[in-house]
Amino acid sequence: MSSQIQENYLKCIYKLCEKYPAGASTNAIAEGLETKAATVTDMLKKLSTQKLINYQKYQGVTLTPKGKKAALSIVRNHRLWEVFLVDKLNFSWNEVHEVAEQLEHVKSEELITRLDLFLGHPKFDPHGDPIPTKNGKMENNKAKPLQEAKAGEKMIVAGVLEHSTSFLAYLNEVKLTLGQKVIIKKIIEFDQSMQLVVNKKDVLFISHQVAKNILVICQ
Amino acid sequence: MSSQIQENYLKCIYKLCEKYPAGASTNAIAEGLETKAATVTDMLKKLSTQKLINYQKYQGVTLTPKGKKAALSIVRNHRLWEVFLVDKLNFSWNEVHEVAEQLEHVKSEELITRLDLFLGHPKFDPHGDPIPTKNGKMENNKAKPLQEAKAGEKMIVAGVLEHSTSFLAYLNEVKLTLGQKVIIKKIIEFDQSMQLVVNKKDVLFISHQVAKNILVICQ
DNA sequence: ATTATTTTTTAGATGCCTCTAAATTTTAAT
DNA sequence: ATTAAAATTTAGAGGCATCTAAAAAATAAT
Repeated sequence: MSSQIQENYLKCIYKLCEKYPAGASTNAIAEGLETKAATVTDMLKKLSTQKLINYQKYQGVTLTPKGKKAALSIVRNHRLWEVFLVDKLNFSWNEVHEVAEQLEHVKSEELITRLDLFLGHPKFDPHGDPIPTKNGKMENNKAKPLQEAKAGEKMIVAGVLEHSTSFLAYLNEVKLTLGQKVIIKKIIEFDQSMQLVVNKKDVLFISHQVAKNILVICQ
Repeated sequence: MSSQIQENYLKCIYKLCEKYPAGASTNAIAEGLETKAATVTDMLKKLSTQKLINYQKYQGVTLTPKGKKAALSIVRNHRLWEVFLVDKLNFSWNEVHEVAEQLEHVKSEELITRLDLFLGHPKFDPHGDPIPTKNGKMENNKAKPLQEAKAGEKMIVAGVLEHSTSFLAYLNEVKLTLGQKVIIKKIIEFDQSMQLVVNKKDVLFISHQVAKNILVICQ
């Protein structure tokens, strides 16, 4: 049984390892959890003792199978609760993260099983991120960053790589929400900014920074 | 900001004060929270410093207005989540307590506001207990213990005074669930046990101990 | 009214998670 | 290959909630 705090460490390490498979660094974990490196070191020792992570002093850490299972379970909880908040309670996708961060730690297998059923076994959360199954399997939505699309292509928004409230609120504003149809009209070579047609009619300019963080699939 | 643990103390004190308005004793709180009296004393000091309780050494404790507000907020959360679990996730009323004990501590006013709306502003939880409003107001369902009913009376089950899983599971079994119609056929003077007709057709004998813990209103 | 019992509180200690400051190791730069 | 810089770990400490054992106060019993 891990504490909420340990679960947050595991989740953080999981996400870092997705990005950097070699392992998560102490500093990166500290930044991710808004704490100090020394605190992280202490915790890594504990998680290591519990065989949840592979930890060698001064090397990065990776999750053991046991740790990965625990992390995926939390990710599953988090994403299912996000679906609940958006689909049932009508929160908008930029308002759900904090609340889901709390709900994800509620311990009850039965609760998650029933919630999953109630929501209709969703495969993706409101940000397009895949929801792991009970056994830790995850669909891969072969989406790519919008920046990689070429002029003329017709795409559909399928996810985001940046989850900050402000970014999501901006996407709401310009209607770049999940499932939205987007046509790439023009790419400005100088700064890689893009001119799009959203929802078949609205013209929109977005920066490279924005395009990098939107995932799309072919229409 | 109270911690989860402090919130549990406040809730426990609130419930004890409902029963014993003079104040909750250290031992009673310790028993309610399954901890030791010494631990309770320590916590009472902290809660007192935060002006959440009225505490004088060796006297019982009562809640200050601030403490009562906090306690009622937790009770509201708990009971709303119970409604969710039963009405939406199809849990049975004897399965929801533990999970609701966890969910009640999730901190988000917006969440509770939206949950309340989603559930249709319920006034009572699945056990017939009234749900406080945001402002701490509670309906009083002038229900009385079944033991006080007289032979021949036609009643409706409106609540329970005992919330243990085993008691609720027993009531499920004999169909003495919320809203059920009950006719008091006979009261055995010797031991105050009762013969009932449940759901207009099923004959049922219950002990005084059971009757004491069921609340009914007139049909 | 004294004594015995129960309840409550204090004293001293532990586990968990956190911190700052200092020491150590690794990595990058010259 | 040395040195400088960055990352990481240790050392020592604090807050929170908990515990056991012992002392103090309140209550009950004679």
